[in-house]
Amino acid sequence: MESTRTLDFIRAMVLEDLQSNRHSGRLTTRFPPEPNGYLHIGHAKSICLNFGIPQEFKDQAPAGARCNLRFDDTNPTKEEQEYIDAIKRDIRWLGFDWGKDEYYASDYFEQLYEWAIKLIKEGKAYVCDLNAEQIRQTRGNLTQPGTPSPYRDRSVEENLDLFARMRKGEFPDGSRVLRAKIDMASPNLNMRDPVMYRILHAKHPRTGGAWCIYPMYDYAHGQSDSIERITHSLCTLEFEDHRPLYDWFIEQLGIFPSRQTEFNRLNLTHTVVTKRKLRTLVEDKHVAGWDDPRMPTLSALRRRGYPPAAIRGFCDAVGLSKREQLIDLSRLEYHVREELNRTANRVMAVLDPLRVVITNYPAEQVEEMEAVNNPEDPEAGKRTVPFSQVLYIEREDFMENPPGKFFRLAPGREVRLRYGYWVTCTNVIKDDDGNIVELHCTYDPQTRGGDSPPDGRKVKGTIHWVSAAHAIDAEVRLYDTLFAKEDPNDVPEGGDWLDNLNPESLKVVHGAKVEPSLKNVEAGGTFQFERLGYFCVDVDTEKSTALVFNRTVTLKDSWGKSQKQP
RNA sequence: UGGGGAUUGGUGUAACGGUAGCACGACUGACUCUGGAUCAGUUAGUGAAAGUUCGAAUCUUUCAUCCCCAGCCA
Repeated sequence: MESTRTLDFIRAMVLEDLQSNRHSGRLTTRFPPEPNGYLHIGHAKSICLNFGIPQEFKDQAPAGARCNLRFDDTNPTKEEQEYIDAIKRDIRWLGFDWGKDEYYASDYFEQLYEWAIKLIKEGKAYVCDLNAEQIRQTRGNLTQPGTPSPYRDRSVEENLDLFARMRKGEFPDGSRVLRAKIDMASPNLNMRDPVMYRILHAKHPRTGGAWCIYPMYDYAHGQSDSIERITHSLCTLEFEDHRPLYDWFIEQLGIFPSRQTEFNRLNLTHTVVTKRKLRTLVEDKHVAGWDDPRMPTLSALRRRGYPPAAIRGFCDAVGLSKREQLIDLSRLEYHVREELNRTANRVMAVLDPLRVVITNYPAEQVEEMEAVNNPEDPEAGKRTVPFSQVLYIEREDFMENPPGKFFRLAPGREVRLRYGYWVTCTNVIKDDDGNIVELHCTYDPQTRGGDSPPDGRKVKGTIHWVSAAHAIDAEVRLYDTLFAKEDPNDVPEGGDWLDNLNPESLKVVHGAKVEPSLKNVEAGGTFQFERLGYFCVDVDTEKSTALVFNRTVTLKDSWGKSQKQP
């Protein structure tokens, strides 16, 4: 089968550069996270792109193809080692390896400083004594040009002296900055003498107290790319306006010309994917933490049970362009189901147990029924599940007065208990308030294992069950979208995106019953609870008396969906 | 408003002057010991208007709409 899938514009560019030998057969990308938060699904797209491209074009890059992991750690007031560790863990989990190519912008501080001096000497940078407020006021606005700083024309000697003293720590935070001397009237605000260095007497996770001046993103990023001889510097659309500045520094410095190309950022419906907002959710306790399974962070998706291969498949499938991208959550769920359907073992679990007594089944008898672990994968083998007189079935699998298309159990109706027997409901037991508390059924011994009886009769429905005496208690956490609205940022004026939080995003089910084969599962284990969905053993299992499961994603449910129609 | 980007079914993404295709979703049906999976099918689109051309999603012009930029964040 020949794949004629066309290349996206970035891969097409990479291929063209390779074919024209632009970089002498070398291909180097980089993934440049700032260690100030956890990676999310949006980063996954960038990771898959930056790490994926060198893998894909390896054969066309005889001089080597690789992706560097580079931490953009230029702001010590926001960055922490905890985030560095979490980011590395998440990238590895996603399935990528940077080998020895782990770098930090902070490794280049000395080089960056020397280059700043070079720019000062050439009259292309100056120390400005204006404070942040004054700089803002003199920057102009979208329609008005800015006005030059009164310090713009300081002598080279004075600039050199002041900048050296900035580094020595002679001045307090915010008192001075180093600025590039470009064009205060540029229609691109980024070119209006952008700040290159600011004074920050802060302890850096890696350089400690060695520095009290730190480079800004615009001055650090392109030069870091250049130092690493990055051939293709891929970033998101909002940096398009920064490209002229990216190019300006490289040109003035006469260093290796890395090239920046922008692509569209991934947005997902019913969630937010900006670090700032995710941080708010965590810090204001709207969720339990960065890895709360409702979050779109990679650590949360991992805990939720999303396989890395599903995320990679998703990122690959959503594509790249320069249009704004709001992907329906169902796209992600599709890839999760596709992967889990192939790999997850089936098991029976009852979330909302309804007691069933098989009146004609011997009270003391227990039969071990054979069950297939994964019909999609014969290698997964088989297991046995105990069958006995008293069972639990799902409460919603019984209806006293069923509508036409309800194929499950009802008074007088026969259904198949999966891998068990065919049973017929003979009696409905209610409490004083009229609530159904128990069902009496009879079974047909000729249907052992769920097989069809010799008389050729049929049943419409097959339902899941567990043996009451053998079942294990479980807590099951059912998740819904974190936000009720497709676009959480769609708020009436005066409203707040947090108003769109879905109050029903988490429902905890206590008293679920699962089959005994689950007895010794470990955190992270993923299963399909037949007819219900995919579930993953949560780490909280280790500190709980009951097993704790997260619902990763439901199974597609055409019955449930049809019931929701008006 | 100045600048930078972008407009193709509900959502994404192809087609690079020559039959608007693919995926997800939705809807049918078949099959089924999961109302899952699988299989088959249906649905639905070039923002608008002019122009160039035998022929326009594609080229030109005008208009409209949306996104980004006024951090000593990245």
